[in-house]
Parts: sequence; structure tokens; C-alpha cells
Amino acid sequence: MAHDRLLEVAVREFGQKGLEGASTRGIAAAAGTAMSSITYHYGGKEGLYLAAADYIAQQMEGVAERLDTGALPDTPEAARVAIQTILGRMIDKLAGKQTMPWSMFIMREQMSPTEAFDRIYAGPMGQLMTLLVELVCIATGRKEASVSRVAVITLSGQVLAMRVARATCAKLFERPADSPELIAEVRARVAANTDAILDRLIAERQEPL
Amino acid sequence: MAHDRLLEVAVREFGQKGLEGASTRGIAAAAGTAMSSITYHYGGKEGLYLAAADYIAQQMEGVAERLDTGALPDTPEAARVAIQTILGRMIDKLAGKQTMPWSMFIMREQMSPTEAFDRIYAGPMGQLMTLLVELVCIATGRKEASVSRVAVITLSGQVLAMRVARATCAKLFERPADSPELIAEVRARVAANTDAILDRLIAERQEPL
DNA sequence: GTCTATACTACGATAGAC
DNA sequence: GTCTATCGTAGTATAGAC
Repeated sequence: MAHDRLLEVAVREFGQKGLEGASTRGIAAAAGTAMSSITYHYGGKEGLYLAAADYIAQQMEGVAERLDTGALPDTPEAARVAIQTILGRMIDKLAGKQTMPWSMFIMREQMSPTEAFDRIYAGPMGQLMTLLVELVCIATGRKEASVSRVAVITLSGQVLAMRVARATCAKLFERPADSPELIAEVRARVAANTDAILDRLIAERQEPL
Repeated sequence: MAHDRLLEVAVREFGQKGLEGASTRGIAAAAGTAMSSITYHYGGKEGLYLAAADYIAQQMEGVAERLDTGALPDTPEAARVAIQTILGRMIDKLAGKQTMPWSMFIMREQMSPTEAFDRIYAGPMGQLMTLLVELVCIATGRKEASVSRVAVITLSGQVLAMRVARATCAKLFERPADSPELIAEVRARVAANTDAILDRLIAERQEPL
């Protein structure tokens, strides 16, 4: 399966070095094949890049598991638990060594999105985000999604921080950003923060800002 | 001064396309000069890249103003105000059109840091982060910085979210990530969240997790 | 389908005129 | 100091052998 091998390497290389930074020669060599097989299978560098995006989206399916299946929780408490579960899982996935190539790839696309981002977002990622918005609505007793959407951005921002600001983390903690203790600490903090934020959102509903 | 124009363009181009993605020809052309002037002034592409990092650090000095001068606040309330002020300013700077090239440049460096990040962090950026840690310590009555450091990461993560996850924002809100209303909403939400998080951190001190 | 050859293009670096 | 011209290299794409 030169296909999978090539895609695997492509995600890693594109994630690390970006579309321009990575070279087809390098990718092919690392995959143990000739460069022209990229042209053959994917039509060229660009095609391989998009295929890598699809590959990530496809792999995410397996990770997202059946978070979305099943009805939405109908009590605020259950919704809150679901939010915490999802955020916790996001941290693990973002921090995990295995999924790191994906994160890098997606982060790059976040900054300067191309069609590749559309493809990834069209999959489980987009579903997860809208699911989070709905859960925040339920957890805080809102019908309108506008406030919840902003809240979801800031909530997931906390999670992203450690991955995207990895260089700052490393400096601040004088310790690599993916050390297990650090991740555990961030995880606990995010959980506590989320709880506090949701409480605040409920309080605001009675007494708006 | 061809110097400044070259640096200005370099920050923008490197920020948008990365070190490999940007070309010296393109940068020189956009700056209205010949490519060989890059070699002459900065020794080459790499040199220009580092000079661009220094340029950013230098420009940040002007922005950071005198947040650090003057003694640290000595009451928790004053510290909290200072934190809110800094985070608000960070949002404005991250979202502002003028400072956008810097953010892009720095974000890229965060993901895969080079010597350029050291140079930027050695300046006002690092000072700001350690200042935030101290302020959180004061605001929550802590002597030990370890908890505060994690809190600062998650706090600033909220701020980063809208910039770094700009593609997700755009999808979720069906509106460009830098629309003024959106930024205002995020700003208000971050302020409220921060308040809630600091309260929680104070409560935890009496009754640890 | 996969690999080898080669063609073509764009890049960064350098030398030299002014 | 700045520009023009040129070189060598690395990149992608393509054609053709097997």
C-alpha cells in the first residue's frame, strides 16, 4: 500500500514544513517510493496535499467515535458533563504524540486556510464544533446560539493554547510543552475553568452583562 | 530607507507564507528594490528572517508601553484590573489589522520555533508573560507560580483562539474572523471568563481541587 | 503501477558594472 | 549602496522503459 504510506508521510511533512516547505522528493523518499508515483496517484503536489487533508478527516472519524450519535442531553447537568468530556478528549488528542501530525497540519490551515481546511471542517471537526455550541446552549439554558458560539471559541481556545503556543509554554515552564505532567495540569485547569465559565454564563442569563 | 521597507515587507511575506514559502525575489520586488540588496544588507534570506524577528520585537516595545514599569500592584483587586487590561490589549493587538503581520509571523514561530522566536520572546513578549504570571499570583493570593503559569496559558489561549482558529471562527460564525462586532463580543466574553476563572482560582486556594 | 530519465522552472547566491 | 546578469541547485512535471 504505497497509497497509505505516502499519505501518512505527507501529513507529517506538510504539517511540519507546510505546503511550500515540504518537497515531493522528500516525501516520496521517506515513503520509500519514487517521486513520480505522487504524480501518478494524486496528480501532483497540490493533489497530494488535498488527499492528505481528506485522510486526516477520515482518520478523525475514528477518533470522534459516536459523540454525536444518540440524542442531545436534555438536562443542563448532562450537557455540562458532555462538554467536559469533549474538551478533555480534545486535549488528549491535541497533546498526543500520535495525532500531533494532524494538529500541525490543521493549525497551518487555520492560519491560512485553503480548500484543504474546507474538507477537514466538512467532516467530524465541524460537527464537533456545532455540537459544542448546542451543548453550551443546553448547559446554560439558552435558545439563541450567538453567545454560545463565542463561548465555544474561547473554551476551545484554552485547549488550543498548549499546542499552538507550544514555544511560549516551553519558555514559561522551562520544560517541553508536551511533558505529561504539564498536560495533566492543563487538563485539570481547563476543566475547572470551564466549570467556572459555564456558571458565569448561567448567572449572566439572569443578569446580563 | 530601503531597510525599513524591506523589513516591513519581509514580516508580512514571511508571516503569510513562512520561511520557505516566501521568496527573496518576491520580497525585494514588493519592497521596490533588487533582490541582491537582501544579500547586501542581511547576508541572505535567513539573515532577513532573523532581522524581521528583531524588527517585530522592537516594534512591540512601543506597543507594550510601560506596562511593566512601576511597581507591581499590591492588592488582588488592582492585580485583577491589570490582568484584564493586558488581556484586552492583547486582543486588540492580535485582532488589529496593523499588527496582523506580526501575529502571523509569531504564530508560525510558535508552531515550529527557530532562533527567531528566541529573539522575539527575549523582548517585551517574554516580559509580558512573566508579568501576567506574577499578576495572577497576586490576584489569587499565591506565592508559588506553578498554578498561575498554567492559568496564564489557558487565559491567553482564549485570546489566541480567535486569531489562530480564524478559519474555524469564520465557519462557525459565517462571518470573517476579524469583523469588529465579533472581536467586541470575544473581548467581552474573555473579560467575563477571566473574572470567573480568577474567582475560581481564589476559591481553590481555600479548598484545593 | 512503479521506477528512471529528463525537461523545465524558480529559487538563492554571487560577481561585477555603475 | 544599488542594480543587472549569471550560476548552481532544488523543485515539480513529464515521458517512456519495465
